[in-house]
Amino acid sequence: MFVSYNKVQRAVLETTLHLIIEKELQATSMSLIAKKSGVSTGSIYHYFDSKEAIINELYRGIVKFNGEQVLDGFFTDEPIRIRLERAWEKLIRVSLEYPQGFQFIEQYSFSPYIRAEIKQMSYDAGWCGPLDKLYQEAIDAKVFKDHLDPHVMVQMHYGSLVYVVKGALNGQLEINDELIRQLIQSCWDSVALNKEAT
Amino acid sequence: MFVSYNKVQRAVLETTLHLIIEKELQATSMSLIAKKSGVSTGSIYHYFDSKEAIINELYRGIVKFNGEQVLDGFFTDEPIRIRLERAWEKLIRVSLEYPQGFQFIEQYSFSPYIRAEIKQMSYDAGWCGPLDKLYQEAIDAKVFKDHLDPHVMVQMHYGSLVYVVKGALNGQLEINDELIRQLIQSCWDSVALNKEAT
Amino acid sequence: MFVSYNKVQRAVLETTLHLIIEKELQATSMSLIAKKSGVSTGSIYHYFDSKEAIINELYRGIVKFNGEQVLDGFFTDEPIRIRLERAWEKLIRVSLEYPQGFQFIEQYSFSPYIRAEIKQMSYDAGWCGPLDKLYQEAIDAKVFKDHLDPHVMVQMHYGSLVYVVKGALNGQLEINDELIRQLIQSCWDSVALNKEAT
Amino acid sequence: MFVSYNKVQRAVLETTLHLIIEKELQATSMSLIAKKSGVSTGSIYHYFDSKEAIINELYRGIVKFNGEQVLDGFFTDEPIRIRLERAWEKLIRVSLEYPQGFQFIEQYSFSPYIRAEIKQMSYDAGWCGPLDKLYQEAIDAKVFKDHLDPHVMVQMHYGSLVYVVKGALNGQLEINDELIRQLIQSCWDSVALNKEAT
DNA sequence: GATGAATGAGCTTTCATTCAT
DNA sequence: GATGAATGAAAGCTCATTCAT
Repeated sequence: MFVSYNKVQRAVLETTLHLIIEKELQATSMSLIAKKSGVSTGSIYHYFDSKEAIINELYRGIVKFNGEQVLDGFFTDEPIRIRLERAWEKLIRVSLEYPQGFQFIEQYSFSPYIRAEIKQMSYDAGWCGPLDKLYQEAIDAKVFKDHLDPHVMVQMHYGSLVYVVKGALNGQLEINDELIRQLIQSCWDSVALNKEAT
Repeated sequence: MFVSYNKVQRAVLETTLHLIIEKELQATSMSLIAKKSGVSTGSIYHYFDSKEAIINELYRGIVKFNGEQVLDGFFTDEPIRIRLERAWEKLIRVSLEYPQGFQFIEQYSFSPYIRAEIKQMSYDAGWCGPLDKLYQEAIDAKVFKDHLDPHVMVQMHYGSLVYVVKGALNGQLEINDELIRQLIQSCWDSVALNKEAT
Repeated sequence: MFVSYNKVQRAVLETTLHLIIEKELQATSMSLIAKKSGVSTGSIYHYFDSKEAIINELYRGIVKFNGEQVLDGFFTDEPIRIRLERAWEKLIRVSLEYPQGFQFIEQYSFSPYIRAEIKQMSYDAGWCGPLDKLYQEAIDAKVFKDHLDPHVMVQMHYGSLVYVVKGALNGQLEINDELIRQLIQSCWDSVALNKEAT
Repeated sequence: MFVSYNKVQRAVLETTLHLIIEKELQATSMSLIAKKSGVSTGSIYHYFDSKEAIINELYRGIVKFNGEQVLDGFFTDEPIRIRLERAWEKLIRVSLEYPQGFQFIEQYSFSPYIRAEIKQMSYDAGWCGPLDKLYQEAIDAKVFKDHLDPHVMVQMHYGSLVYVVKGALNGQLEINDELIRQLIQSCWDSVALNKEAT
């Protein structure tokens, strides 16, 4: 994560992410970030305009990273089902592997602290558009129902997976390969025209 | 909302909710709450122990209210499908009708600012347990797949609906009665043993 | 001085004046003002919007006070000479009696830290307009030269007196009643049509 | 101005003067001086010990420059009146031509930020001493009153001219050659033993 | 000699909380 | 019970100065 940043920026972003998840935004003071990251406040302000800028950059960086993970191997000419499964599986795996990034996006995607412009930029560069298109292909190929807008389907499936991941991070349930397979199957079934054998 | 509180408490809780959604927790100062609610800071501290207590009470109050709405008419001996549809529909409607409460819970359910004890209390008193049981009934009745834990199913369905509501509140899509019907149908299809006609 | 302010405001204004004269604006920190005035920083901000507001209020308050002193007993129908002498004498005396106020105005009347609006307001409410009028009367009565604009004369005379006061405050010279008489005589002579006996 | 300094020093002093007049001392940071002067902070500290040193050097440089201008052509054996008129006229002209230097001296001659030693050095090297002497000559020659100390007279006259220049820089009045002539005439009249024809 | 990233003390200001009225 | 002035610790941020390159 944050590979495209320099050493100081990376230290600040990583520290900030840890602190925000651990202690809440308002308890994450600049001096605490400075102390924990080993970067002086002065230097932090050399690389970031403000605390708000750090948080927004954090948001942008995580969405970008997650998007790259999810879309890794997406643009092939394999069958729809393969591509869809791969994307959702990668989403689950990156969420579990980088739970703090996942939590941060979940908590702050609605927050007014993240500027609309950053949200839009992140959305545009994310996996949402490509997946919308794939779902449209599935509808056109009469693989998926045509009653629902493809974007609604994507939101639904994203939501299902996100909430199962949340349950796992909360300790309510455990995720293994078999469950991942079944979750994606359920997503497929929820919008498939003909129920296929698992 | 907040009907079980007195006038001062209600004013404080409602004002705080508006401000947090509009301006972020850290920008919602006690003096701003005092000014906007028309209650002096002294009085606020007479009814609440601290700022943290207000936010936690807000969380508890909203989860309680939402739970009551979702479970209104739930405990009948009507067929599983009817009861399940009713609950999810009510969830969607209360989320759309009280979007600030919805957003608040979404943003703060993961936040360390909400005490674990409040989260647990809210969870126990919410709609989650009853719905888990209903899904178990559906599995036992061989209406739903038995590969998945009922709680996983509930999380999945809750997630799908939540994310469609989020899309609607973001202006990405619009929700009408027909869409609500189809969303719940999709949920059903995702876990049903035999796909039924819509 | 600062009689129209409450106790806290007066303590802050007086302390700030002392500190600015003694240590320079940039070395006069809010925490120092707080410590020396015995008012907490929080309270200071209850009564003043910002540090800049304190300095501007200080400016306004001093100009107002000085103006009142100079114009005390000015609006009579005594002869021009009497009224003019009285005003300039009072100017000298208030400058010597409140040297910090005098120095502050001298240093900050040109400073961009004092808002143009405050400068204008202070100017309008000060002694300048009334003295301009008196000088015009003297010109009309053929007591003063008509080659010079009355406002130019007032500026000249104000400048002479100010710089003698500055010299006195610097320890370069000493001011006594006789000197005051002679200074004002010199002012008179500088613009009088017919030189009178001293 | 600042001809006796090297290129870097001159850039720094000129930039600092502009910034202090435009924005106040406390808003004139070293990094701003560096940016606007095109000299890196490192280099600035190579040529000046500290920020305070820059400001003090600025003071010294301006007073020196102004002194040289005022005393240009002063040490002749022309009549007192000619020499006095020439000096005061040059003072007015240099003040109007280099208004920022003029304002800076006006604002900071009283400031504790300028070290006493620099003030003294500047005073000693300035036009004040020579003019004091000229006024003493005038008194000895029974051209000027002997009631007043020559230094008091110089202060008075300096003050009159300074305040008319201030009025001009403030936009309150306009200075032309005729006015300059009349101002100096008024100065002369204020202390002359026998009023002469203009 | 020149650079500008790095430092951290110290700045102005805010804010949760208290308490005399 | 209600008020809001008072508190002072702590926040975000700046800036004179240093020093490795």
